Amino acid sequence: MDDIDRALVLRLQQDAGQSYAALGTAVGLSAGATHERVRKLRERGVIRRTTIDVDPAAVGSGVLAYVMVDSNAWMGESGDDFAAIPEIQEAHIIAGSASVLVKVRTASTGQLQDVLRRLYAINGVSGTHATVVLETFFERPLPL
Amino acid sequence: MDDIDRALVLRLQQDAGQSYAALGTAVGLSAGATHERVRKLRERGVIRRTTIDVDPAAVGSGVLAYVMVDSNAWMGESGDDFAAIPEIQEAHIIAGSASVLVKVRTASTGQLQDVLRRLYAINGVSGTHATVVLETFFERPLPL
DNA sequence: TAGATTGCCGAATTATGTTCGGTCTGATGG
DNA sequence: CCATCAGACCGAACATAATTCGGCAATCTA
Repeated sequence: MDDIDRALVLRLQQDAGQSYAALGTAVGLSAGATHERVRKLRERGVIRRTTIDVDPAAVGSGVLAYVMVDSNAWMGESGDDFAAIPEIQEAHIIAGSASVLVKVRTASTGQLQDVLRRLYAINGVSGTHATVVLETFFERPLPL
Repeated sequence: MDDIDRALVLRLQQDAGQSYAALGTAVGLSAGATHERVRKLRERGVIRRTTIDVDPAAVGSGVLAYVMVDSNAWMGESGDDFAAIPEIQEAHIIAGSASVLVKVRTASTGQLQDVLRRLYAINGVSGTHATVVLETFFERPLPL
């Protein structure tokens, strides 16, 4: 994980579609060497996968909300319960007064309410506190 | 935006590196037609870009926290101020008691504290409430 | 219904991914 | 101090895939 690797990751975050030749030129390597570097970054798990960034509103997920989930039991083994709700994009165990924080995307506030209902159905969940996003300033890749 | 487009977006989210031939076979189209569909999805902004999914811990961002930012002024024009802090991965204006919610990734809790200090320096910011993530259950693409 | 438009197929062409032999460099250890 | 080894790179060859384009069929439009 040297400077060249970091530069490769940075550039691939910005555009994973460019050629190894272009990528190599940018960091001062041949296409072959670049290919090998990127292969190893994948192998080591630094790069998990290549994907596309989709406009949520364009695919029927125009409403974004964060939900703090309170519980009266240990939630450490409940990951699958949260994963079973497709509208949940992220779920984390947190320190602080709540136990779990989830990021939810739905088409409407009505569907958001339905997600809350399904959250309450999870074993141990005793309450929720939803925060609706009015406007997103930005969502961007990791710094390097 | 028909069923085929949705299938394409879904599959590209899972693996943006596969060939148009493979993608086309999966949805019942030729490589050429698939190429054209995907090109239009980009043109329309449904697909914003192709990128890589990076392991945060592998690039020095092992600490994740969400910070509720309180303010005593209208924050609607402060997007750039938040964007100027590179550790902030997301920033949203929210409904509720706080004004802004930001997602922060740092290498250590010490650096997290430094981000909080820089948040206080933003005009109008009157307080912060940080929630540290202990364990991430999952982070995944949008449902379709 | 004629004309225009759109979406698709399949093949030709161009560009890129991928592999490999050979070279160089720095580290190892005798 | 020198021989050996491992790792990384280059450049070229080969294999695949991206991209373009003519032609056809289905669907609108006037």
